[in-house]
Amino acid sequence: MLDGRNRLNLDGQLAEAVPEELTDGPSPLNRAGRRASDALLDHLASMILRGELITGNPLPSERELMKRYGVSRSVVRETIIGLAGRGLLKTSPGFRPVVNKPDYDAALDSVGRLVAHLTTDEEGVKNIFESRVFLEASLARWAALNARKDDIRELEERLLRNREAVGVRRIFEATDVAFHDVLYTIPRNPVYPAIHRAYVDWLRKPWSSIERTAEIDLVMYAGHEGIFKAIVDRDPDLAEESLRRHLNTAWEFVRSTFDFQARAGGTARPSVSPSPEPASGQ
Amino acid sequence: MLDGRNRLNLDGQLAEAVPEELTDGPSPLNRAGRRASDALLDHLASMILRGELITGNPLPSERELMKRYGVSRSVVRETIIGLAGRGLLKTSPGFRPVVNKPDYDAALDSVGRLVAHLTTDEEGVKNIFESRVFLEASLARWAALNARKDDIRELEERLLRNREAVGVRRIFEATDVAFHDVLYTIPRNPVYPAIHRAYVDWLRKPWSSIERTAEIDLVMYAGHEGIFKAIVDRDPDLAEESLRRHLNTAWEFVRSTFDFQARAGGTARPSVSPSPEPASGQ
DNA sequence: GCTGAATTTTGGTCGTACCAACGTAGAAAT
DNA sequence: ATTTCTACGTTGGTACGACCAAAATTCAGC
Repeated sequence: MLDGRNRLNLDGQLAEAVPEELTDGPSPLNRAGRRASDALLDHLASMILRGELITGNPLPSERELMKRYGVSRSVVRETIIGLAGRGLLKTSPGFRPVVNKPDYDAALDSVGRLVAHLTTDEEGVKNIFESRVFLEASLARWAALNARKDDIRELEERLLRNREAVGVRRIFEATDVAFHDVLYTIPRNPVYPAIHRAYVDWLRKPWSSIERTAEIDLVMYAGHEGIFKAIVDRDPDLAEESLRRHLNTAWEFVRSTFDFQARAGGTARPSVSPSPEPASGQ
Repeated sequence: MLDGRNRLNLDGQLAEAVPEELTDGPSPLNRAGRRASDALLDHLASMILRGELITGNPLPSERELMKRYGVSRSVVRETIIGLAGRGLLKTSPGFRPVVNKPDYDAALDSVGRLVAHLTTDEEGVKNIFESRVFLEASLARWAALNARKDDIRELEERLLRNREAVGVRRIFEATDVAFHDVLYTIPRNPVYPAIHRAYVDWLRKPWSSIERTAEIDLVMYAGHEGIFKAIVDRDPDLAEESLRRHLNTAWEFVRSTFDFQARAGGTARPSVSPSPEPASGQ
C-alpha cells in the first residue's frame, strides 16, 4: 500500500477546497473565458503559498489530480507547466513535480532565466555587472561602518581560505565567491544573499571563461585583502574604493573575453538566416 | 484580408529553423528524456529573443504550429504556456499569444509575481523596503558625486512639481515617484530604472494604504528637498543620510498600516471558501 | 535480507472530437 | 451597389482514449 507515503497532506483539503469554478456544470468554458487550467493554477498556487502543500513533496500524479478536480489531463498538465513557470513547482521530465515554495532565491531565479538572454552580449553583461559593482561597493561601505566582530572574523577566515586557494582554479573561484558573500550577509537582510547568488549565477558564464593563472589569482586576492583591511580599519570610503577597483579589475578580464566570443552572435539580429524569403509553399 | 496581417514574418524562417530534435524519428521521447515541449520552447524562446519573432505580433495558430513542427497540439499548448510563464508571450484566453520580448522590466516583473507573496507580511515588506533604502541611499550618494547639470535640473523640476502637488493625493504620489526616479536614471544603467519600477510596483499596495494629509505630504516633500540640496551641494554623506531619513520616515507610515491590515490578508481572492480547514480526513 | 525480474503506475505524446467564439464570405434584403 | 444577415471555417479550450518508455512497486528467487 502506498497510502501515506507519496500522497501529500492534501487528501482532505483538496477535496473541499476545490473551487466551484472547477466543479460547476458539465465542462464547457468556465465562466468568463477563464481557463480551467488558470483556475486550477491559482488554486494550487494558493495552496503552495499557504503552505498547505509541503515544500519538497511531490505533487499527486496527474491522473489523481484530474480525478480530484474533475478536469482532463490536458488541463492538469497545463496547470503544472504554468506553476513550474512561476517557480512554484520544480519539474524534471519523467518525475513528479516537486512543490517549491518560493523565497527570495526562487524569485531571483525566475528572473535569471530572462536575464540569461540579456547577458549574451557585452552590453547586457556590463549593465548587470555594473549594478553589481554598485551594490557591492555600497555593501563594502556598509560593512566598514557596521560590521560586527564576528562578521569581520568570518571575513578574515574566508580571506585566508581564498589565499590558500591561489592557483587552484575551482577552489579559488569558490572561495572568491564565499569571500564576497560575507559582504552580502552583513546587513542581515535575506534579500542580499539571494541577490548575490543571482549575480554569481548570471555572471557565471562570462566569468568562468576568463583566464586563470596564479598571478591573476594573486591580483584578485590582493583586492580581497585590500577590501578586508579597509573594513577592519573602519574606513568606508576606502572600502568602497577598494571594492570598486577590485571588481573593475575583474571586469577587465571578463571584458577581454568578449573580444573573442563577440564574433558571430552580435546584439540585434545579424541573424544567421540570410533572408526571410516570404515565399515558400504556403 | 488576413494575408499579411496575423501571419507573422516567420513563414520562411520557421520552416528551416526547425531543430532536428523535433523532426527526427517517429515521435517517442526525444533524446535523453527531453520534453518535446521544452525543445520547442527553447526554439521559440530563442527566436523571440533574437528578434526573429517580432514583439507585439501574434503567434501562428496552434494548429499551424503543430503542423510546422510536427508535434501534437498538446505539445504546442504546453510550449505556449511555458513561454507565457517566462514572460516571452502574453496570453489571454481566446486570443492568440502575443510575442513579448523581455527587457529588464519584464525580468523584474516576473519576479514580481513571486515577490507579491513575500510582501504579504510585514517581515517581507520590511526586507524589500530595507533593500530599497539601501540601494537608493547609494544612488543618492552617487548622485551627489556624479550628477550632471541636466540631472540636477531634472531633479529640481520634479521637486517643484512635487511641491505643487502637496495635498493632492494621487498627483503627489506620482510626483513623489517621479522625483525618486531621477536618482535611478543618473547612473545611466537601464537596470536601475527597472528596479525602481519593480520596487514601486511591489510596494504599491502597502504604500498606497498609508494615510495622506497635506501635513504628511509636506514632511515628505521636505525630505525630497533635503536630498536635492545635498546633491546640489555635492555632499554625498548628507545626501545618503537625507535619503535614509526620508525613506525611514515613510517606512514608519507604512509600518503603521500593518497593524491594521494584518487581519485577513486578502491577497489574491478573498475567496468564497472561508477556510481550508486544515484538519479534515487524513 | 538483499538483489533482480515481473508488473503496475506514471509522465510524455499523439490523435480525435466537441464546444463556443469569432471572422469571413457569400446570400439575401434594401 | 451598399448593407444585413446567415452559413461555414478557423481558432482556442477541454475532454477522452491510446501508446510508449521510464519510474515506482511488487514479488520471486537466491
